[in-house]
Amino acid sequence: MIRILLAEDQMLVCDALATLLDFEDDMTVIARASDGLAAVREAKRAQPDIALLDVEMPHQGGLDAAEEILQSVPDCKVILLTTFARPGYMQRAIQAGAHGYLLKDGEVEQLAAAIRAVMRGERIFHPALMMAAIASENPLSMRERDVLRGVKNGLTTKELARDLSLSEGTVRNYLSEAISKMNCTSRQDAVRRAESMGWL
Amino acid sequence: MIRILLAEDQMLVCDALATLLDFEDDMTVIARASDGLAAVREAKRAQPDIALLDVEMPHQGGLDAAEEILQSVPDCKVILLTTFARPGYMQRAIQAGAHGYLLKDGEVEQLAAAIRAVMRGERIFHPALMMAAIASENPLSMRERDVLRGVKNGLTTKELARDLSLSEGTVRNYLSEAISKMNCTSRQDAVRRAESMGWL
DNA sequence: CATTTGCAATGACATTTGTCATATCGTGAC
DNA sequence: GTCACGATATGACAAATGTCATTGCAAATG
Repeated sequence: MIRILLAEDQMLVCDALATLLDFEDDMTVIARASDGLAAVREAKRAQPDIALLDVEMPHQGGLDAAEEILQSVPDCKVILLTTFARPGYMQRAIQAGAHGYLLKDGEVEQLAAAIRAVMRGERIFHPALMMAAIASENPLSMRERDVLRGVKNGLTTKELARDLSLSEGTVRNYLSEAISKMNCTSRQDAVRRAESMGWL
Repeated sequence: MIRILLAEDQMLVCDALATLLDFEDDMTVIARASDGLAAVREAKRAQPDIALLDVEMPHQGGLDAAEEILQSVPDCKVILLTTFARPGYMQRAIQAGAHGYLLKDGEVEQLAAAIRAVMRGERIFHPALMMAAIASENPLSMRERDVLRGVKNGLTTKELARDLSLSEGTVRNYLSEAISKMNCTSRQDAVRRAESMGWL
């Protein structure tokens, strides 16, 4: 019997998924969590075979929780589940050692099959995202990411210059480079694009 | 037997919810859709008692689909389901004549109970959102919404001025007013805030 | 009828943004 | 050792943004 920890912040979706997984002859949901912190705690307590983690959760997201679970519950295999096809997130998931990364637009049978495959020792990652992740190496330099992060946090060019000990012209130049690399026309658009690619 | 149309773009969530609803003795999911357009089409074809519509769907969202279904399938009662607690969206749902507006962070029993209550003729809206909707009247004028929509669609001040047959100064002034009303410091922030409040 | 208020509309002006040319440094290739 | 390249860093300048003062109009209020 495959023992599953399910982490999903939307109760309705959590209930529904748990019910479906319990339907499978060889699976049972033994623990649930509604955020990353709780997921890590439950993983340690219940020692599940599989941790099925939503990526977008409050307090601590699925990616961070995955990293911690893989560290502290070595026999637990981690599968991430998400709405968004973000190659950068999947890249991070792979680098953290996750065993699977699936999108919610798949069918239940696919989820069950993926869980079984992971139990057999396979790693299941969305093929298209695999290619996208390889194709889309993060083009941003460290400083470009620094300034984009500042913009994301609502800082002005002046404030960024102060925080990073740079001149305003330098900050503007990094932002301009980042805007160009993201194929955008404003710093806010560049932030969103970088985030959606998982580069920030 | 309550006949339900379920519209949800994530297949996994759709499958899971349909299974749970089919579990109820008095309910059956007779049709499914993965976007607003398909939801309207399926509502016309299958004539369900209840249309359960996710708000965030591609092509046409649940709110727009709700309006159309209420127009063209008068015996069908519409319940909207969403992740985001946006008073403005619920306001629109009420104004369109929807019979319910629920959040996905509720439990399955609550959903089933809401469906039964709506069948009995009740209207089920999230109490806290009701208060928030009343408290947060949309402060934006028509023109302010016009210019914010333009910004959301990526238009520059010049392009907006042309599209709306206004001068650039006028467009900037409306944007400035909107930014101020949203308590923001940039037009992009104002767009996001207005959207998150359901005012756009 | 006069006044007030909110909306629609405009342009002047200060500030911010984004582009561009430029310089320095470290690293890798030849 | 020289050269090319990418990253880091800077300031000048044109364009865009946001604020502000202002005007006109319609509707509501006294």
